[in-house]
Amino acid sequence: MRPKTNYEFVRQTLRSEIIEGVIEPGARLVQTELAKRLDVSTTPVREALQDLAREGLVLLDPHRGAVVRSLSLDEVREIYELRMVLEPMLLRKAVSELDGKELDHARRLYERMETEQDVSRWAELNREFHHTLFAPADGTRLGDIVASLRDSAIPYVALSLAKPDQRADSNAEHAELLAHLRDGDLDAAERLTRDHLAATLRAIEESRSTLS
Amino acid sequence: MRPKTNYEFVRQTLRSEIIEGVIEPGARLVQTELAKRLDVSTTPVREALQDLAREGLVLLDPHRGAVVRSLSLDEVREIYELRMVLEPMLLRKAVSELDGKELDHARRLYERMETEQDVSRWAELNREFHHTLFAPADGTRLGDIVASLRDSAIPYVALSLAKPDQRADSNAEHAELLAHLRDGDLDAAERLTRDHLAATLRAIEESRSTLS
DNA sequence: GCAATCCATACTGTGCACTTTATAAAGTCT
DNA sequence: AGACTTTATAAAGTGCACAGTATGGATTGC
Repeated sequence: MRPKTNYEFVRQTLRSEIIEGVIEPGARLVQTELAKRLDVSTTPVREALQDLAREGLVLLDPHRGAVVRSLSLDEVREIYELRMVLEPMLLRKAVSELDGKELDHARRLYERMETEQDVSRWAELNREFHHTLFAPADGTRLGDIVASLRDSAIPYVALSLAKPDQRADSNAEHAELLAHLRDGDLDAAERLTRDHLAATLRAIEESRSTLS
Repeated sequence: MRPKTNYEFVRQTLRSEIIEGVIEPGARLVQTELAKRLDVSTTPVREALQDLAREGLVLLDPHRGAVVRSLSLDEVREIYELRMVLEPMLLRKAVSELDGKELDHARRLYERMETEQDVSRWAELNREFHHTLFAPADGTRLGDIVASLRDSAIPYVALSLAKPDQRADSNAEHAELLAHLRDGDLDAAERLTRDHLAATLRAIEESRSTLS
């Protein structure tokens, strides 16, 4: 199903292509090329790029064009530092309004993740898993900020997910998180969230230092 | 001095008009009207509106148009709750890279605020004062988030500033903050920042409940 | 070797046509 | 007759083709 405006269609398309790594960090985004490929005019493309720029996924210089933003390790660290502060807050806010249906959905996602072998499919499930838990806070400032931070970092998380045991660790933590939520133990859930993020950051740092 | 692109010009113009209250919360923003008034075509206006929408200053429904976002008390509370967490972090980050020149500038701003009687001029100085202290963190995620949160709330802070003693309190707190920074007492500065925000929020809550 | 100029590329802005939405009037059903 | 649905119309947002313009690199001349 296609969104009701073209610029929204372009935005969503580019967004997921960047997040999934189809378009790599550093790649140039030429308006006319994208317009031709997506079969729209340049105007909606331009508007989508500006939107992505404000979100931090893309770097946009006036009269010079757009490139997919590539993050330094320091920037990734900043994102995780922020998430470690904000996600526990968000969790507390969202969980109180979370009903059983959404928790069930999260549980099903978790079960699928346990058996999923394909990395990119696992990552997509992971994204949906977290989104589901935070769904009640969707329109809020905090919800938007966290979602945007998480998306910005996804291409870099991918690096650390290459190792299967990293995914296994994540799965275990997800199970634990669901258990805490079921028991209503918010403090433990908050702590786990922070630890989960810290562990992910460490994994990214390691995979980074062995590469570049 | 006019920015090098038209859409940036429109963005800055509308932004300051909204923040200063020239355009009131709830007001409709019609593309063609704005375009005629600012003597540009509708395209740059549209792009500016989308930018402001993503920033949270404006509400934009596809095919229906834009209105200046008006915040409920709950939303103002959320903004302050976030600022109370993030600004101390930002302070710590920015201050370590703050050189004497910027601190001097902040001090001069503070001195002007002490004698300034006009409310809107005082508010503008206040904005510049805080911006100066956080300037080193300008390009960072955290810096952008805090700046955007602060701007969103400005029209509502204005309510509480009507009372002169509220401004006097703020002036005193600014002096104290500068003293802490000079002494390098970051812990005290952080605490003060939080208290300052809490006090402002309380003032807003009071002025709100007596009005609506 | 350096600087000014030229040129290709791609972004920005305009005017217009198209589409959607909301309002109001006319028609239909019970 | 009243309420609901349908249809016309006006207002405003969206998208497109094309013209205008800024940027970076190549070329020319000194």
